[in-house]
Amino acid sequence: MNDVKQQLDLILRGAVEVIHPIELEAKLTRAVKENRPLRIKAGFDPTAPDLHLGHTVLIHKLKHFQDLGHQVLFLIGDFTGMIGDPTGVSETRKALTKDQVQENAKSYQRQIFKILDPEKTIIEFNSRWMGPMTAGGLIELAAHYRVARMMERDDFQKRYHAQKPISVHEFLYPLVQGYDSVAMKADVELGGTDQKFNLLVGRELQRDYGQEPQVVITMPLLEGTDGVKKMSKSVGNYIALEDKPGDMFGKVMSISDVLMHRYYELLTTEDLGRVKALHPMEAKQSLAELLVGRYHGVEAGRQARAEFQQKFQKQEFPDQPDTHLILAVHDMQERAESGAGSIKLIKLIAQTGLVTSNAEARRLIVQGGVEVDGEKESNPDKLIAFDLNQIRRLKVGKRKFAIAEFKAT
RNA sequence: GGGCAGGUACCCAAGUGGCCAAAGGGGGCAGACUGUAAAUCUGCUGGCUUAUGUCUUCCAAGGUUCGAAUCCUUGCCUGCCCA
Repeated sequence: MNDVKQQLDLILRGAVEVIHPIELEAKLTRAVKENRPLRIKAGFDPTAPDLHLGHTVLIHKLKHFQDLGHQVLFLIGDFTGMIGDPTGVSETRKALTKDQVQENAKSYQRQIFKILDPEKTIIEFNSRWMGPMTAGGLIELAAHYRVARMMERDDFQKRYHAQKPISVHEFLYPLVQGYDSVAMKADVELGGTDQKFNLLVGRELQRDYGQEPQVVITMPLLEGTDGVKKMSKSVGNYIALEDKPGDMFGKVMSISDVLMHRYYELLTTEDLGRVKALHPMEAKQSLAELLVGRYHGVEAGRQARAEFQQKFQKQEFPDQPDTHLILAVHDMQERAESGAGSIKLIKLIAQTGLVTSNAEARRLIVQGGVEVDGEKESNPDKLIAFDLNQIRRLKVGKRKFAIAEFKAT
């Protein structure tokens, strides 16, 4: 295990706040002396099946601890997931069913090991201790905390004053999360800055239960692709770890330059001064390649970059279009003796499945968002002729491509 | 338990008998401009064989009416006040 000073350097990088640094140092010192790794906890709500880049800020911090030889406890909040974290939301979250939670938890496990070492990670579910807890136990737990303290929370207070609903069970969320720290005997808990309240409840409960309180480390929240709101599944401004390489690359490229630097800061260890010196577009492509490479392999990252350049910078048709549509004889509105046929453009576009309705196809065409073999075509009723076995290349909107092929069977 | 105010499209929100597929804003999509950016400007934003046509929408179910998002009844949901 490295010496304490070195450890602190890595641990503090990117962190917003440590409560309290002195305690952290003491714990680290003791860990080195007794050769006993610290227990590092971070919890995740299995509210949706996809982990996104926002989560990786924390997971990378876990990885740092792991690299330093500490024990990582990855907590999947399957029990709390049924409550729904009230943090930062302006209304009550929908509770998940048991099945949904299980399903999501599985996919979480698959994804985190793209970053963490499975050999050195303990995965826990808080249903393990919360499930068997009796109503009596829950009442006892609830007795450890005050309503006024609960209402100090910004989000509860806001909702209260805005006359929005707050359900009683939402008070249980911080309590249960705090109790998880007791059950897991956590030495350190990581969380986003928005988790500060919940993390601190853990400290107080541990103290109440006769344990040494955990050190709390908060990490910044990563803004989503819109550059304003925090990256979140419910807002939809996220880049998922399991996004396809091309999608991931494209999403990264669509962020603003300002946001790009933020991503560099929080998601990589690149030297920020060096990045600023690059042409923004170069820098952004490098970032995108790096991230795709991390989650899909280096080669996939390279490919995504090449494809992106082909598709958008050189405006060429991609090797791998989104759809390969096979047209049959009965798809054709008109047929010639020769076997050739023709189909209305609107029908053709609708058939690619890249739009949700004929009306959307029509809109897109009229607004000039459709190209046939590289030519913009804005008349939805135009008949597009196909010879037998002819292939036509369609561009549908900004970033969707399809190949249509006429095959008589 | 009582009183009051609400529930409108992805979100916020206007509309209180026909001119309502429903104002406005946000979001989304597209076009122009660019570095596929961002910002900005413009257009579109329920479905259907695009039709001054038709079908399904304004919490739910019934009802009144030639006609209901709008009126009535019941139910469900939310907030506030009183107890």
